[in-house]
Amino acid sequence: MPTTARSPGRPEDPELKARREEEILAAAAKLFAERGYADTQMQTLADHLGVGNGTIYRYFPTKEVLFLATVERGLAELTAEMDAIIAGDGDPLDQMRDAVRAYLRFFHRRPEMAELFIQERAAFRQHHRPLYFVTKAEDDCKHAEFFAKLHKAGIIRDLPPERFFNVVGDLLYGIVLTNLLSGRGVDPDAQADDVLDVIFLGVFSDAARKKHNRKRGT
Amino acid sequence: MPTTARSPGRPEDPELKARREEEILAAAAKLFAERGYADTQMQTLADHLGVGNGTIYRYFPTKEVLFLATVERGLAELTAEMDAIIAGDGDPLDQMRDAVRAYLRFFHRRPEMAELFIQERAAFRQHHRPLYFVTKAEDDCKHAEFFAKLHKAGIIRDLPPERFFNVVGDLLYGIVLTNLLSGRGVDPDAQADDVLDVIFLGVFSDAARKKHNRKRGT
Amino acid sequence: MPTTARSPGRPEDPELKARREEEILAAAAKLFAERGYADTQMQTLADHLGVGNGTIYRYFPTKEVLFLATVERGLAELTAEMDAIIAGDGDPLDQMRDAVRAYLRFFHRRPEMAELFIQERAAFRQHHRPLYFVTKAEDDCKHAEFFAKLHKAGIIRDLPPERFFNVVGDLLYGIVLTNLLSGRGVDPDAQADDVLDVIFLGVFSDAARKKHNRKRGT
Amino acid sequence: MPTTARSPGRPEDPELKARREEEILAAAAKLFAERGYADTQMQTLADHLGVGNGTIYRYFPTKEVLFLATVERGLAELTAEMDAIIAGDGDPLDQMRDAVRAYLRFFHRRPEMAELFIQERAAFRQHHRPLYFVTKAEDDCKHAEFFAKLHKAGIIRDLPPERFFNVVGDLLYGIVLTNLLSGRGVDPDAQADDVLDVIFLGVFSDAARKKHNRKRGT
DNA sequence: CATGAATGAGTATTCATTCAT
DNA sequence: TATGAATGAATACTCATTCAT
Repeated sequence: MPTTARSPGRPEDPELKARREEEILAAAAKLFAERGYADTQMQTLADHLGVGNGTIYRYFPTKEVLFLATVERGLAELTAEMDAIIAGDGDPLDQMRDAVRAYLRFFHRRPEMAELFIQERAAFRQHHRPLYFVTKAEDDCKHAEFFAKLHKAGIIRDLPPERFFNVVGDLLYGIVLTNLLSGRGVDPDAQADDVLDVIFLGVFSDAARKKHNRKRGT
Repeated sequence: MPTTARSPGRPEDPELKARREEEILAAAAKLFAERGYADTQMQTLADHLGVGNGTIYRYFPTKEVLFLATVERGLAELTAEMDAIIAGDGDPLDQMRDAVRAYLRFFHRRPEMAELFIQERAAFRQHHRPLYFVTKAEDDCKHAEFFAKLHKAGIIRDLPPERFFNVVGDLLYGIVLTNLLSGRGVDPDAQADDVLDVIFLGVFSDAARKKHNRKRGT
Repeated sequence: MPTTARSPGRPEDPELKARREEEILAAAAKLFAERGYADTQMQTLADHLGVGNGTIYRYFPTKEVLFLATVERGLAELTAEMDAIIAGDGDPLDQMRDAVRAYLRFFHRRPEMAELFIQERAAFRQHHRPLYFVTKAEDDCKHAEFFAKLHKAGIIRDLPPERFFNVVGDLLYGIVLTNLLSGRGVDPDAQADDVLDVIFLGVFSDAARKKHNRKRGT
Repeated sequence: MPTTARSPGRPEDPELKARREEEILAAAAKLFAERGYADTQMQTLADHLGVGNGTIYRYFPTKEVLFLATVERGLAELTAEMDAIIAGDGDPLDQMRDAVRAYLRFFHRRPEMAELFIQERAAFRQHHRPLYFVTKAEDDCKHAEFFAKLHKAGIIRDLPPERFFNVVGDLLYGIVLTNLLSGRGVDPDAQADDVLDVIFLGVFSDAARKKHNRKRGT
């Protein structure tokens, strides 16, 4: 009999607890994204969930904590998806295209996430969790390895890895936010292709490129 | 009764009024950027200005209006600077470099502006005024002209103008926000050069470029 | 079906119930005294008892009822101790000294009781159960008898019984509360002796006493 | 023209401010005493005052602060009255009678003060401001002087000053609280006389006194 | 015109109590 | 019978805005 000393009564059911937590996070993410952090009331959230407001507080001690959990949850998902791609060992060029696509697809699939990130920054100016690339690119050696792979394969010309990651990261970041802010409802894969076209080849014509190289060479 | 209805009595001084308005906007921008929209109180602003809170309401009817005017003012400044460059008729390549530099310099000089744009989006989800590029690129014919000029000069390869402006715009947007969020305190001109290097030349090595073109050509 | 309606099946165990009730009252008294009525939560009490909060409600229907029972229990104890002394039939002077000592010892031994009485008054302004003396002195004939005994024995001078009981009662009450409020950690027996010294003999010097009597006599 | 640099608009009027503060304190004292600290809502107080609830917060930052100010105000009044009597230099015996009367009259005149002191103790267990005597008797040299005066005048027999002040202080304290708790609506002067009768002369009969002294003398 | 005292709507959070298990 | 998850009424406090001076 594995039952602990004290207990009859409602069983603890940790699974239910986890499910509830998920439900709350999902509903909260939706509302926070729709109305913004300040304009979302705990009571409204409770109403949407069909529970008493006190119930929410059984799972999250504070509106702030709930909101941040909401962001964290989204970010964890994004990070997992991205890392899975970076970690794979196919053709590095394909990998890169896949990564860009995955990133844009993620925010296309969950447009509220970009909104949440903005809300987070606005409401909690200090501890911002950036959207994957920013810190990742700087302190994660996975990125260094990935760059090395690209470079070794002769795909990428000589240029400082940070420049590469900064440009790619900032560009993707900018795209996601611009998509959000402008309401651009584009196809993420097409957008990925456009981006990669410019990133890979640049915008110079052959003539401009030659002229540029000549000047440099001098 | 010395108070005449006509002029001399009291000049109404519209200049003073404008100066006051400016002072308020400047102080407001600073505070809103420092603490966020929700955490900035009208009273605090009045204290910083050394006036009564009622006075602010003589110039701006609402906190909301004041805040939006603050954003508007910053955006107008940015737009003016950028348009001046685009409008000029020097070497288009130089113009482009200058434009990128101007953009990055602007936000380097006034880091609070990026913050204000985020605050605006967070607090007023509907009517967001994007940061110059986004709409500009789409509905402004100045941009079309500029692109035509670049293209005619043989500088830029064949590619849809929107793709060009989207990529450049999103990238700059992303850079500005990333600079803000990550606290990256970089030199704007160096950053401009890095960006242009990638945008102009792309990241492919010559080999990758040839292989890519061959595949395409097929 | 082994569960019979009659006895043996499950003894109902009224003793266990009483024991539980006692445990709850004891823990409740401690907590209420330590933190005050308003700052003591039913959940906290349950935690201290190692039971679910619902269990407490099986024994006491309300926080209020529980709290009042807590006070009642303490008061019953005090009353029993005091009555035992008053009821005895030794030397009335010794009895009186014993009574004073018993009173002070009680609150020395259970300092939380004084706290509970204060909490009771603060939270339930209407139905206050005073600390033994107050009502006792007025409506209990035991006190009248006791006074008669003291008086008949020639120990006490002519003075209205109420004055006697009021002064003694109020003084003891004041001592107990002052001990509590000031944190005076005195020996109850010594304190009893000090009190009785003044109560019995007064503070006048012989000269003052004579002068006083002469004036009165006139 | 003594007006300061900035200012037209509503004049500061510090007198009005003080009057308002007084009004709030008076109304608050009444309500807190009538219903207890926990059961008095700021909104109710505002309603009684005929002002918006926000107004109260312009004068007192917290319910707690307001309440404590309420107690402080009463205590200051009592202290002033008592000190005035102790400080005088008439017949020490008269002074003592006056002091006892003043104390009892104070609480007769302002019965809510005793209630407030109880509420304070119940709600803020740590920093209790005792009702005049308790600390006074211990750390104030005015009391020592006063005792010396009584003693030198030959009025009081040899007994430790603390015993004297403790008994008198505790007794008065007990009387005040008992009056409150029991609803005893007695005449304060008569009560003072009763108390002093016992305090001065004690309760022993002459016979008991002699017997007591003889025993002691042995 | 400028002021700042007054206002009161709006909201996160607590905790006694209920009741399904 | 014991449990503890769920509930939701209740309340201190904030701050944009108004308007008498």
